[in-house]
Amino acid sequence: MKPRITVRDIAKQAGVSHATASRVLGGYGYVSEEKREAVLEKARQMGYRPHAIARSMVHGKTKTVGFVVGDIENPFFSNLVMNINALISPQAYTMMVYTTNENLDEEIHGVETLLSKQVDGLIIAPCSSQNYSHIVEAHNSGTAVVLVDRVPDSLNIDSVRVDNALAIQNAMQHLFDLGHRKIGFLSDSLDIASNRERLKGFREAYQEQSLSLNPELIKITGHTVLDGYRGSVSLLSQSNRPSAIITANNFMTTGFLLAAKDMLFRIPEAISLISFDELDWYKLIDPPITTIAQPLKRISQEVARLLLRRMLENENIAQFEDVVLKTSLVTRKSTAEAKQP
Amino acid sequence: MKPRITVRDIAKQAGVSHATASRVLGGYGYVSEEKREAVLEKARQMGYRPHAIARSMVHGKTKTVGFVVGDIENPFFSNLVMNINALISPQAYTMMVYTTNENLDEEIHGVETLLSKQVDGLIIAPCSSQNYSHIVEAHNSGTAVVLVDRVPDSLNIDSVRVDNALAIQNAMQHLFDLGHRKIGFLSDSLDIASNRERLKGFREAYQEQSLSLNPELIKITGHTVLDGYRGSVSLLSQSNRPSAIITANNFMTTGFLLAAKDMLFRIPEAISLISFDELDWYKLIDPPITTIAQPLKRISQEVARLLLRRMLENENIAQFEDVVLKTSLVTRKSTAEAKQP
DNA sequence: TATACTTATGATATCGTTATCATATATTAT
DNA sequence: ATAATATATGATAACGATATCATAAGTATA
Repeated sequence: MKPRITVRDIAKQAGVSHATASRVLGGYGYVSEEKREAVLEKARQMGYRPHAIARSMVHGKTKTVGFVVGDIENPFFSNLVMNINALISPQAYTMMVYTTNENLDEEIHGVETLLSKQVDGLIIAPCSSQNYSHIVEAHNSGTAVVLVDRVPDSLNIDSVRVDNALAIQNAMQHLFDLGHRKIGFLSDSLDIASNRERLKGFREAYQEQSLSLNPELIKITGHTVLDGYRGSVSLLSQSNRPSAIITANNFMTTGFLLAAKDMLFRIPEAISLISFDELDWYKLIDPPITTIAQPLKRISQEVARLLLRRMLENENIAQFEDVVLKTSLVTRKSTAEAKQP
Repeated sequence: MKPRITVRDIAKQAGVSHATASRVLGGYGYVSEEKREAVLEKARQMGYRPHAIARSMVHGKTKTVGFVVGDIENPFFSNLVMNINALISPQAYTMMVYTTNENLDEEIHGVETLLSKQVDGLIIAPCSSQNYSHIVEAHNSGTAVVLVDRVPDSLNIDSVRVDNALAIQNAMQHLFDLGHRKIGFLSDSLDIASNRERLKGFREAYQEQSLSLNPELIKITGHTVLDGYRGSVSLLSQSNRPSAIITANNFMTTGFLLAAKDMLFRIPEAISLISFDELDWYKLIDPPITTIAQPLKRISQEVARLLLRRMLENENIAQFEDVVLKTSLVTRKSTAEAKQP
């Protein structure tokens, strides 16, 4: 509708060269007070809005960071988006969120799209720990890359995560202490690095107790709440069902709770539950859920720190950091003593 | 690290002009099969990645839409982000999410930033129904603008919302039918257009019943769960407290549930509850919550439709649409007959 | 054979900025 | 007074792509 107002338009109206107008608007170089005011006045009058794209062309920075994430509806990730945003926006960065539905092709496409849009930084929670050449490529391109939550092995790239194996081991110890010997594990895809680590902790905890692990106690499913529901139904339908279960994330937890409700399994009487991730409503439901809480604020802080240091500092930082944070077990009422058989 | 590969680099290596190389890469004009292959081969070899910013300079489109939203952690909004994303990404659009913390200054800054980044479209859930000159400006600039959830009056801009007043009236009718006469209303800021409409429905329902409304039954608070908690405590502490309450959104609901739990008010025995917004876990808690469900899929579809028609069609569309959708009342166990006094 | 297309290609302008260069005047130091 | 510096300004060249224009050769039509 309205034609775009450029620096040249303002310069013309103010009777100066566009170089001078640009000096005023950009606040650099020498400009006489008289012309400065003339330009500023015209810019205001004509409703000048700087053209960030054109600026990016010149100095090669877009002041934009991309966030490639499996599912923005997962409160864990929307919390990250919120918190990281709050930490980078004071530095004038805007965030582009690319949702992949936990699908590798979409993730690859997302990274490619964001790189082509010249983001200054890229935060990725990769959906695969096998296929990560696109991530390496992004890193090699000179873009600041930080991995979060899910960190494939042997990838020398800045990353932030929690000690997943230890988190599960602690949860398992809690269950063992309550007398549980048949503990189930409900998780989505093992392509996801954090799930691998969580399962590893699960296995190791069994080994430490010198207990043999029935493979049927491990249920791997899709990533939605509905998948979690189906996995839970299948777990709970077994004749040899577990007396306690650990869910690998909050979607699995919701799925499990829905299934337990439908199948009339009371928690913790019929089955104990520990959930990875901590949500507001976990303390609202009956029983309140025992959870493995991640340090959400800290994770965001570390991601922002690692990202900003590469985006803002001109020298290349050779050394990468793999930040591993501790979780905490919040014991509520969803875990109880195992009934003696 | 790696130097950026440009069309000119490829052209040089392939022994053609950059115009020809651009024709090949852009897939337009006439190019001999021989040179086409040479260029394609070099592009692959050298790892060419198109420079979307430079492209945008030329044809004035960024294939990016901005979403300005109060709080991405609110599941209602993260669902919109997810669904709208799914509908625009097939048309090669990427989304920039700008979170404002329900703060007008941040919203203005967000709109300004996104316009300066030349987004092709802008989705806004404005946090104020008074101060919207930045929205008008965005619209006048020629950018496709769609308002969602919150639509200030007398703004001739495409918008999608639900019939908020009717939604509340239906909920109120349900409570009146159960014998409730003192119904409370818990909401965040009335600057938010949808809250105004919801309160309007609340007031009208009282009038229709020829009941006088005690102003203390209306509690307006901040927008976080904690604010909702505090508002609820204050509501429940009154000697003349309501026998039923309607919460204006899911954050208020969570706050109310936490307060009711802490203050040992049983639902629905001590107080009935109807919540605006429908979440997974509302059917999981005890009691399952009666809710006003919004047609989330439909809202996203309409937003995407309105946005795409303006972004894709070259002719200017003069006529704007204000899409108003219906909600549905999902009755569960959080509402019960009022005790006779 | 002359005329009109179609095919193929490279030069060059353009998008809106910023930044460098060259030049000119004013001011200060010697 | 002369040289050296500070101030002020406009022309011009980038940034990386696309698109137009001009030109030239090949092919088909009359």
